[in-house]
Amino acid sequence: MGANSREAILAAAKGIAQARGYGGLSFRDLADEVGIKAASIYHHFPSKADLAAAVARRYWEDTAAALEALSAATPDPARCLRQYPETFRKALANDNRMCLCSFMAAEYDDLPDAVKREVQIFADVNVAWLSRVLSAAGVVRPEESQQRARAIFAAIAGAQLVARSRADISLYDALIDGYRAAGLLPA
Amino acid sequence: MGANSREAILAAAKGIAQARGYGGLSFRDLADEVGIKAASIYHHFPSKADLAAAVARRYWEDTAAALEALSAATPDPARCLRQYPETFRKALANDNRMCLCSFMAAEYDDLPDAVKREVQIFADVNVAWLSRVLSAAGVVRPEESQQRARAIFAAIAGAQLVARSRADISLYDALIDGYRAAGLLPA
DNA sequence: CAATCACTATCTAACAGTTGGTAGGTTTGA
DNA sequence: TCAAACCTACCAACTGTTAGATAGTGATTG
Repeated sequence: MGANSREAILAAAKGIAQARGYGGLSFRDLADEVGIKAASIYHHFPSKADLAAAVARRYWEDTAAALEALSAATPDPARCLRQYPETFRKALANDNRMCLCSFMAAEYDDLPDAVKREVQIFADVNVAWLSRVLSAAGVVRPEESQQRARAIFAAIAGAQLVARSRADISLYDALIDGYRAAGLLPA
Repeated sequence: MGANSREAILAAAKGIAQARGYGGLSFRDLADEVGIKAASIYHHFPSKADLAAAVARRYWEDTAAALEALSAATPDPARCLRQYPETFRKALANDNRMCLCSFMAAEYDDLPDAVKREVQIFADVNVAWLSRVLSAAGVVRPEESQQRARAIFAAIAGAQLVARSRADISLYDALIDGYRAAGLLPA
Protein backbone atom coordinates (compact mmCIF):
# COMPACT_ATOMS: atom_id res chain seq x y z
CA MET A 1 0.00 0.00 0.00
CA GLY A 2 2.78 2.46 -0.85
CA ALA A 3 1.75 5.10 -3.35
CA ASN A 4 -1.76 3.73 -3.16
CA SER A 5 -2.23 5.02 0.36
CA ARG A 6 -1.05 8.46 -0.59
CA GLU A 7 -3.52 8.55 -3.45
CA ALA A 8 -6.31 7.19 -1.26
CA ILE A 9 -5.63 9.89 1.31
CA LEU A 10 -5.65 12.60 -1.35
CA ALA A 11 -8.90 11.34 -2.82
CA ALA A 12 -10.70 11.00 0.51
CA ALA A 13 -9.41 14.38 1.71
CA LYS A 14 -10.70 15.99 -1.44
CA GLY A 15 -14.16 14.57 -0.89
CA ILE A 16 -14.29 15.61 2.74
CA ALA A 17 -12.98 19.11 2.06
CA GLN A 18 -15.56 19.59 -0.68
CA ALA A 19 -18.26 18.88 1.88
CA ARG A 20 -16.82 20.35 5.09
CA GLY A 21 -13.97 22.61 4.08
CA TYR A 22 -10.45 22.89 5.40
CA GLY A 23 -11.62 23.44 8.96
CA GLY A 24 -13.94 20.46 8.80
CA LEU A 25 -11.24 18.16 7.52
CA SER A 26 -10.20 16.03 10.50
CA PHE A 27 -7.35 13.54 10.47
CA ARG A 28 -9.41 10.96 12.37
CA ASP A 29 -12.36 11.12 9.98
CA LEU A 30 -10.04 11.10 7.02
CA ALA A 31 -8.08 8.11 8.33
CA ASP A 32 -11.32 6.22 9.04
CA GLU A 33 -12.44 6.72 5.47
CA VAL A 34 -9.12 5.50 4.10
CA GLY A 35 -9.00 2.57 6.51
CA ILE A 36 -5.84 3.53 8.39
CA LYS A 37 -5.03 5.34 11.63
CA ALA A 38 -4.70 9.12 11.90
CA ALA A 39 -1.01 8.98 12.79
CA SER A 40 -0.24 7.08 9.60
CA ILE A 41 -1.18 10.09 7.52
CA TYR A 42 1.97 11.80 8.79
CA HIS A 43 4.03 9.22 7.00
CA HIS A 44 2.73 10.68 3.70
CA PHE A 45 2.18 14.34 4.57
CA PRO A 46 4.17 16.29 7.17
CA SER A 47 1.24 18.41 8.34
CA LYS A 48 -2.40 19.30 7.69
CA ALA A 49 -1.29 22.41 5.81
CA ASP A 50 0.87 20.30 3.49
CA LEU A 51 -1.89 17.78 2.95
CA ALA A 52 -4.42 20.49 2.14
CA ALA A 53 -1.99 22.20 -0.21
CA ALA A 54 -1.37 18.89 -1.99
CA VAL A 55 -5.11 18.28 -2.27
CA ALA A 56 -5.73 21.76 -3.68
CA ARG A 57 -2.85 21.45 -6.12
CA ARG A 58 -4.09 18.09 -7.35
CA TYR A 59 -7.53 19.65 -7.65
CA TRP A 60 -6.47 22.37 -10.08
CA GLU A 61 -4.18 19.99 -11.92
CA ASP A 62 -7.09 17.65 -12.55
CA THR A 63 -9.30 20.56 -13.53
CA ALA A 64 -6.68 21.89 -15.94
CA ALA A 65 -6.35 18.45 -17.50
CA ALA A 66 -10.12 18.04 -17.81
CA LEU A 67 -10.49 21.45 -19.46
CA GLU A 68 -7.68 20.69 -21.89
CA ALA A 69 -9.33 17.39 -22.69
CA LEU A 70 -12.59 19.19 -23.30
CA SER A 71 -11.16 21.71 -25.72
CA ALA A 72 -9.21 18.95 -27.43
CA ALA A 73 -12.29 16.76 -27.88
CA THR A 74 -14.57 19.65 -28.79
CA PRO A 75 -13.05 21.85 -31.47
CA ASP A 76 -16.07 24.15 -31.54
CA PRO A 77 -15.40 26.76 -28.83
CA ALA A 78 -19.09 27.60 -28.54
CA ARG A 79 -19.81 24.00 -27.60
CA CYS A 80 -16.94 24.10 -25.12
CA LEU A 81 -18.59 27.02 -23.39
CA ARG A 82 -21.87 25.11 -23.28
CA GLN A 83 -20.11 22.28 -21.53
CA TYR A 84 -18.16 24.36 -19.05
CA PRO A 85 -20.84 24.64 -16.33
CA GLU A 86 -21.01 20.85 -16.26
CA THR A 87 -17.71 20.74 -14.35
CA PHE A 88 -19.25 22.56 -11.41
CA ARG A 89 -22.51 20.72 -11.75
CA LYS A 90 -20.82 17.42 -11.07
CA ALA A 91 -19.79 18.48 -7.57
CA LEU A 92 -23.41 19.22 -6.70
CA ALA A 93 -24.52 15.93 -8.20
CA ASN A 94 -21.96 14.23 -5.95
CA ASP A 95 -23.89 14.50 -2.66
CA ASN A 96 -24.37 18.26 -2.86
CA ARG A 97 -20.65 18.89 -2.62
CA MET A 98 -19.08 22.07 -3.92
CA CYS A 99 -15.87 23.24 -5.52
CA LEU A 100 -13.02 22.69 -3.11
CA CYS A 101 -11.51 26.05 -3.92
CA SER A 102 -14.77 27.94 -3.49
CA PHE A 103 -15.12 26.48 -0.02
CA MET A 104 -11.55 27.36 0.80
CA ALA A 105 -12.04 30.84 -0.63
CA ALA A 106 -14.61 31.36 2.09
CA GLU A 107 -12.17 30.04 4.69
CA TYR A 108 -9.48 32.43 3.46
CA ASP A 109 -8.64 33.85 6.90
CA ASP A 110 -7.83 30.47 8.43
CA LEU A 111 -5.97 29.06 5.44
CA PRO A 112 -2.20 28.37 5.54
CA ASP A 113 -0.38 30.43 2.93
CA ALA A 114 0.61 27.39 0.88
CA VAL A 115 -3.05 26.44 0.56
CA LYS A 116 -4.11 29.97 -0.36
CA ARG A 117 -1.67 29.90 -3.25
CA GLU A 118 -3.09 26.69 -4.73
CA VAL A 119 -6.64 27.96 -4.34
CA GLN A 120 -5.78 31.06 -6.33
CA ILE A 121 -4.15 29.02 -9.06
CA PHE A 122 -7.41 27.12 -9.48
CA ALA A 123 -9.13 30.38 -10.34
CA ASP A 124 -6.29 31.33 -12.69
CA VAL A 125 -6.57 28.03 -14.54
CA ASN A 126 -10.29 28.45 -15.07
CA VAL A 127 -10.08 32.07 -16.11
CA ALA A 128 -7.23 31.39 -18.54
CA TRP A 129 -9.14 28.55 -20.20
CA LEU A 130 -12.38 30.54 -20.39
CA SER A 131 -10.58 33.56 -21.74
CA ARG A 132 -9.00 31.56 -24.53
CA VAL A 133 -12.23 29.81 -25.49
CA LEU A 134 -14.31 32.99 -25.31
CA SER A 135 -11.86 34.64 -27.62
CA ALA A 136 -11.87 31.73 -30.04
CA ALA A 137 -15.65 31.61 -30.04
CA GLY A 138 -15.80 35.29 -30.88
CA VAL A 139 -18.21 35.90 -28.02
CA VAL A 140 -16.28 38.98 -27.02
CA ARG A 141 -13.45 40.99 -28.47
CA PRO A 142 -10.02 39.66 -27.45
CA GLU A 143 -9.32 42.63 -25.18
CA GLU A 144 -12.51 41.89 -23.24
CA SER A 145 -12.10 38.14 -22.97
CA GLN A 146 -10.23 38.25 -19.67
CA GLN A 147 -12.87 40.39 -18.01
CA ARG A 148 -15.67 38.21 -19.29
CA ALA A 149 -13.85 35.04 -18.27
CA ARG A 150 -13.49 36.26 -14.72
CA ALA A 151 -17.14 37.29 -14.62
CA ILE A 152 -18.30 33.88 -15.82
CA PHE A 153 -16.06 32.03 -13.38
CA ALA A 154 -17.25 34.07 -10.39
CA ALA A 155 -20.89 33.84 -11.43
CA ILE A 156 -20.76 30.07 -11.79
CA ALA A 157 -19.06 29.71 -8.41
CA GLY A 158 -21.87 31.79 -6.95
CA ALA A 159 -24.52 29.69 -8.65
CA GLN A 160 -23.01 26.56 -7.17
CA LEU A 161 -22.89 28.11 -3.71
CA VAL A 162 -26.50 29.25 -3.82
CA ALA A 163 -27.73 25.91 -5.17
CA ARG A 164 -25.81 24.08 -2.44
CA SER A 165 -27.47 26.19 0.25
CA ARG A 166 -30.78 24.73 -0.85
CA ALA A 167 -29.46 21.29 -1.78
CA ASP A 168 -31.20 21.84 -5.12
CA ILE A 169 -29.27 21.05 -8.25
CA SER A 170 -32.15 22.19 -10.46
CA LEU A 171 -31.62 25.65 -9.02
CA TYR A 172 -28.07 25.51 -10.37
CA ASP A 173 -29.40 24.66 -13.82
CA ALA A 174 -31.92 27.49 -13.59
CA LEU A 175 -29.19 29.95 -12.62
CA ILE A 176 -27.01 28.92 -15.54
CA ASP A 177 -30.01 29.37 -17.82
CA GLY A 178 -30.47 32.77 -16.26
CA TYR A 179 -26.89 33.68 -17.12
CA ARG A 180 -27.54 32.67 -20.71
CA ALA A 181 -30.78 34.62 -20.88
CA ALA A 182 -29.02 37.69 -19.51
CA GLY A 183 -26.14 37.43 -21.98
CA LEU A 184 -23.38 36.61 -19.53
CA LEU A 185 -23.02 33.20 -21.15
CA PRO A 186 -23.66 32.76 -24.87
CA ALA A 187 -27.17 31.46 -25.48
CA MET B 1 -25.68 45.32 30.72
CA GLY B 2 -29.06 43.63 30.16
CA ALA B 3 -30.24 43.84 26.57
CA ASN B 4 -26.94 45.50 25.73
CA SER B 5 -24.99 42.29 26.26
CA ARG B 6 -27.33 40.37 24.03
CA GLU B 7 -26.87 42.96 21.31
CA ALA B 8 -23.12 43.03 21.82
CA ILE B 9 -22.97 39.24 21.51
CA LEU B 10 -25.04 39.32 18.33
CA ALA B 11 -22.87 42.02 16.81
CA ALA B 12 -19.58 40.35 17.68
CA ALA B 13 -20.82 36.94 16.57
CA LYS B 14 -21.85 38.41 13.24
CA GLY B 15 -18.39 39.86 12.69
CA ILE B 16 -16.65 36.63 13.61
CA ALA B 17 -18.93 34.45 11.51
CA GLN B 18 -18.41 36.72 8.51
CA ALA B 19 -14.69 36.06 8.80
CA ARG B 20 -14.54 32.46 10.06
CA GLY B 21 -17.95 30.97 9.49
CA TYR B 22 -20.17 28.94 11.77
CA GLY B 23 -17.48 26.38 12.48
CA GLY B 24 -14.96 29.07 13.26
CA LEU B 25 -17.23 30.82 15.70
CA SER B 26 -15.96 29.87 19.15
CA PHE B 27 -17.65 30.82 22.41
CA ARG B 28 -14.34 31.73 24.04
CA ASP B 29 -13.24 34.05 21.24
CA LEU B 30 -16.69 35.55 21.07
CA ALA B 31 -16.83 36.14 24.83
CA ASP B 32 -13.37 37.72 24.78
CA GLU B 33 -14.46 40.17 22.13
CA VAL B 34 -17.59 41.09 24.08
CA GLY B 35 -15.68 41.32 27.35
CA ILE B 36 -17.48 38.57 29.24
CA LYS B 37 -16.86 34.87 29.96
CA ALA B 38 -17.92 32.11 27.61
CA ALA B 39 -20.39 30.60 30.08
CA SER B 40 -22.24 33.91 30.29
CA ILE B 41 -23.34 33.62 26.69
CA TYR B 42 -25.62 30.78 27.73
CA HIS B 43 -27.60 33.25 29.80
CA HIS B 44 -28.66 34.90 26.53
CA PHE B 45 -28.67 31.99 24.08
CA PRO B 46 -29.37 28.37 25.00
CA SER B 47 -26.92 26.88 22.48
CA LYS B 48 -24.57 27.67 19.63
CA ALA B 49 -27.26 26.67 17.15
CA ASP B 50 -29.70 29.16 18.69
CA LEU B 51 -27.11 31.90 18.74
CA ALA B 52 -26.18 31.32 15.10
CA ALA B 53 -29.82 31.23 14.07
CA ALA B 54 -30.43 34.52 15.88
CA VAL B 55 -27.38 36.07 14.19
CA ALA B 56 -28.51 34.91 10.76
CA ARG B 57 -32.06 36.11 11.33
CA ARG B 58 -30.85 39.49 12.46
CA TYR B 59 -28.62 39.55 9.40
CA TRP B 60 -31.43 39.20 6.89
CA GLU B 61 -33.69 41.50 8.91
CA ASP B 62 -31.04 44.23 8.74
CA THR B 63 -30.50 43.54 5.05
CA ALA B 64 -34.24 43.71 4.35
CA ALA B 65 -34.46 47.01 6.23
CA ALA B 66 -31.46 48.44 4.38
CA LEU B 67 -32.89 47.45 1.01
CA GLU B 68 -36.26 48.96 1.88
CA ALA B 69 -34.51 52.13 2.97
CA LEU B 70 -32.64 52.18 -0.32
CA SER B 71 -35.73 51.87 -2.50
CA ALA B 72 -37.51 54.42 -0.31
CA ALA B 73 -34.69 56.94 -0.60
CA THR B 74 -34.05 56.26 -4.27
CA PRO B 75 -37.26 56.32 -6.29
CA ASP B 76 -35.44 55.60 -9.54
CA PRO B 77 -35.20 51.80 -9.74
CA ALA B 78 -32.28 51.98 -12.16
CA ARG B 79 -30.27 53.88 -9.55
CA CYS B 80 -31.33 51.33 -6.94
CA LEU B 81 -29.80 48.60 -9.06
CA ARG B 82 -26.61 50.62 -9.41
CA GLN B 83 -26.41 50.81 -5.64
CA TYR B 84 -27.20 47.17 -4.91
CA PRO B 85 -23.65 45.74 -5.23
CA GLU B 86 -22.53 48.24 -2.62
CA THR B 87 -24.18 46.14 0.11
CA PHE B 88 -21.84 43.25 -0.59
CA ARG B 89 -18.91 45.54 -1.19
CA LYS B 90 -19.11 46.80 2.38
CA ALA B 91 -18.34 43.38 3.81
CA LEU B 92 -15.13 43.17 1.79
CA ALA B 93 -14.20 46.71 2.82
CA ASN B 94 -14.65 45.60 6.43
CA ASP B 95 -11.44 43.59 6.78
CA ASN B 96 -12.09 41.35 3.78
CA ARG B 97 -15.15 39.81 5.40
CA MET B 98 -17.89 38.23 3.37
CA CYS B 99 -21.63 37.77 3.48
CA LEU B 100 -22.55 35.71 6.52
CA CYS B 101 -25.04 33.67 4.56
CA SER B 102 -22.64 32.95 1.72
CA PHE B 103 -20.16 31.56 4.20
CA MET B 104 -22.85 29.50 5.87
CA ALA B 105 -24.09 28.32 2.49
CA ALA B 106 -20.70 26.70 2.04
CA GLU B 107 -20.96 25.14 5.51
CA TYR B 108 -24.40 23.74 4.67
CA ASP B 109 -23.63 20.16 5.73
CA ASP B 110 -22.62 21.12 9.26
CA LEU B 111 -25.35 23.70 9.82
CA PRO B 112 -28.16 23.13 12.34
CA ASP B 113 -31.55 23.16 10.63
CA ALA B 114 -32.66 26.37 12.32
CA VAL B 115 -29.62 28.14 10.89
CA LYS B 116 -30.15 26.70 7.43
CA ARG B 117 -33.63 28.19 7.37
CA GLU B 118 -32.45 31.70 8.18
CA VAL B 119 -29.69 31.48 5.60
CA GLN B 120 -32.21 30.61 2.93
CA ILE B 121 -34.47 33.50 3.94
CA PHE B 122 -31.56 35.87 3.35
CA ALA B 123 -31.44 34.76 -0.26
CA ASP B 124 -35.23 35.06 -0.54
CA VAL B 125 -35.13 38.63 0.76
CA ASN B 126 -32.50 39.66 -1.74
CA VAL B 127 -34.15 37.96 -4.69
CA ALA B 128 -37.57 39.40 -3.84
CA TRP B 129 -36.18 42.92 -3.64
CA LEU B 130 -34.16 42.56 -6.83
CA SER B 131 -37.10 41.07 -8.65
CA ARG B 132 -39.32 43.96 -7.72
CA VAL B 133 -36.77 46.62 -8.64
CA LEU B 134 -35.81 44.91 -11.90
CA SER B 135 -39.45 44.82 -12.88
CA ALA B 136 -39.97 48.47 -11.97
CA ALA B 137 -36.87 49.50 -13.88
CA GLY B 138 -38.11 47.70 -16.95
CA VAL B 139 -34.81 45.90 -17.29
CA VAL B 140 -36.61 42.65 -17.97
CA ARG B 141 -40.17 41.60 -18.59
CA PRO B 142 -42.09 40.93 -15.37
CA GLU B 143 -42.21 37.19 -15.99
CA GLU B 144 -38.43 37.11 -16.25
CA SER B 145 -37.68 39.30 -13.26
CA GLN B 146 -37.47 36.41 -10.79
CA GLN B 147 -35.00 34.48 -12.92
CA ARG B 148 -32.85 37.53 -13.47
CA ALA B 149 -32.99 38.46 -9.79
CA ARG B 150 -31.71 35.05 -8.78
CA ALA B 151 -28.96 35.22 -11.38
CA ILE B 152 -27.80 38.61 -10.14
CA PHE B 153 -27.86 37.55 -6.52
CA ALA B 154 -25.83 34.41 -7.16
CA ALA B 155 -23.36 36.21 -9.41
CA ILE B 156 -22.71 38.92 -6.86
CA ALA B 157 -22.23 36.35 -4.11
CA GLY B 158 -19.70 34.64 -6.36
CA ALA B 159 -17.91 37.90 -7.09
CA GLN B 160 -17.56 38.54 -3.39
CA LEU B 161 -16.23 35.05 -2.79
CA VAL B 162 -13.64 35.29 -5.54
CA ALA B 163 -12.52 38.76 -4.47
CA ARG B 164 -12.16 37.56 -0.89
CA SER B 165 -9.94 34.70 -1.96
CA ARG B 166 -7.46 37.28 -3.20
CA ALA B 167 -8.16 39.89 -0.53
CA ASP B 168 -8.64 42.30 -3.41
CA ILE B 169 -11.66 44.56 -3.31
CA SER B 170 -10.78 46.08 -6.67
CA LEU B 171 -11.32 42.64 -8.17
CA TYR B 172 -14.87 42.79 -6.82
CA ASP B 173 -15.40 46.12 -8.56
CA ALA B 174 -13.97 44.73 -11.78
CA LEU B 175 -16.28 41.72 -11.61
CA ILE B 176 -19.34 43.91 -11.10
CA ASP B 177 -18.22 45.98 -14.09
CA GLY B 178 -17.88 42.75 -16.01
CA TYR B 179 -21.47 41.83 -15.15
CA ARG B 180 -22.58 45.21 -16.48
CA ALA B 181 -20.55 44.87 -19.65
CA ALA B 182 -22.04 41.42 -20.24
CA GLY B 183 -25.59 42.59 -19.72
CA LEU B 184 -26.33 40.72 -16.50
CA LEU B 185 -26.60 44.03 -14.68
CA PRO B 186 -27.93 47.11 -16.48
CA ALA B 187 -25.09 49.30 -17.67
C1' DC C 1 21.32 -20.66 1.79
C1' DA C 2 20.58 -18.24 5.92
C1' DA C 3 21.18 -14.22 8.54
C1' DT C 4 21.42 -9.52 8.95
C1' DC C 5 20.35 -4.93 7.63
C1' DA C 6 17.77 -0.95 6.24
C1' DC C 7 13.61 0.86 4.79
C1' DT C 8 8.71 1.68 4.31
C1' DA C 9 4.38 1.58 6.17
C1' DT C 10 1.72 1.14 9.74
C1' DC C 11 0.43 0.87 14.57
C1' DT C 12 -0.56 2.18 19.86
C1' DA C 13 -0.47 5.58 23.15
C1' DA C 14 -0.20 9.76 24.55
C1' DC C 15 0.40 15.08 24.49
C1' DA C 16 -1.45 19.80 25.03
C1' DG C 17 -4.88 22.69 23.48
C1' DT C 18 -9.61 23.68 22.00
C1' DT C 19 -14.50 22.84 21.60
C1' DG C 20 -19.65 23.24 23.20
C1' DG C 21 -21.85 22.73 27.33
C1' DT C 22 -23.13 22.28 32.60
C1' DA C 23 -23.37 22.95 37.77
C1' DG C 24 -23.51 25.92 41.10
C1' DG C 25 -21.94 30.06 43.44
C1' DT C 26 -21.53 35.32 43.45
C1' DT C 27 -22.47 39.98 42.14
C1' DT C 28 -25.48 43.73 40.85
C1' DG C 29 -29.28 46.80 40.49
C1' DA C 30 -34.24 48.06 40.86
C1' DT D 1 -35.30 41.03 48.55
C1' DC D 2 -35.39 38.89 44.28
C1' DA D 3 -34.10 37.93 39.90
C1' DA D 4 -31.20 38.86 36.10
C1' DA D 5 -26.44 38.78 34.85
C1' DC D 6 -22.20 37.05 35.32
C1' DC D 7 -18.70 34.29 37.37
C1' DT D 8 -15.34 29.99 38.44
C1' DA D 9 -14.53 25.43 37.69
C1' DC D 10 -15.18 21.64 35.45
C1' DC D 11 -16.59 17.84 31.88
C1' DA D 12 -16.20 14.82 27.85
C1' DA D 13 -15.15 15.00 23.23
C1' DC D 14 -12.30 16.43 19.74
C1' DT D 15 -8.18 18.76 17.48
C1' DG D 16 -3.31 18.39 15.19
C1' DT D 17 0.81 16.29 16.35
C1' DT D 18 4.60 13.40 18.38
C1' DA D 19 7.34 9.34 20.25
C1' DG D 20 8.31 4.98 19.88
C1' DA D 21 7.18 0.16 18.90
C1' DT D 22 6.04 -3.35 15.30
C1' DA D 23 5.51 -5.62 11.18
C1' DG D 24 6.81 -6.77 6.32
C1' DT D 25 9.90 -6.33 2.23
C1' DG D 26 14.01 -6.50 -0.38
C1' DA D 27 18.91 -6.17 -0.65
C1' DT D 28 23.43 -7.22 1.34
C1' DT D 29 26.37 -10.12 3.39
C1' DG D 30 28.82 -14.31 5.96
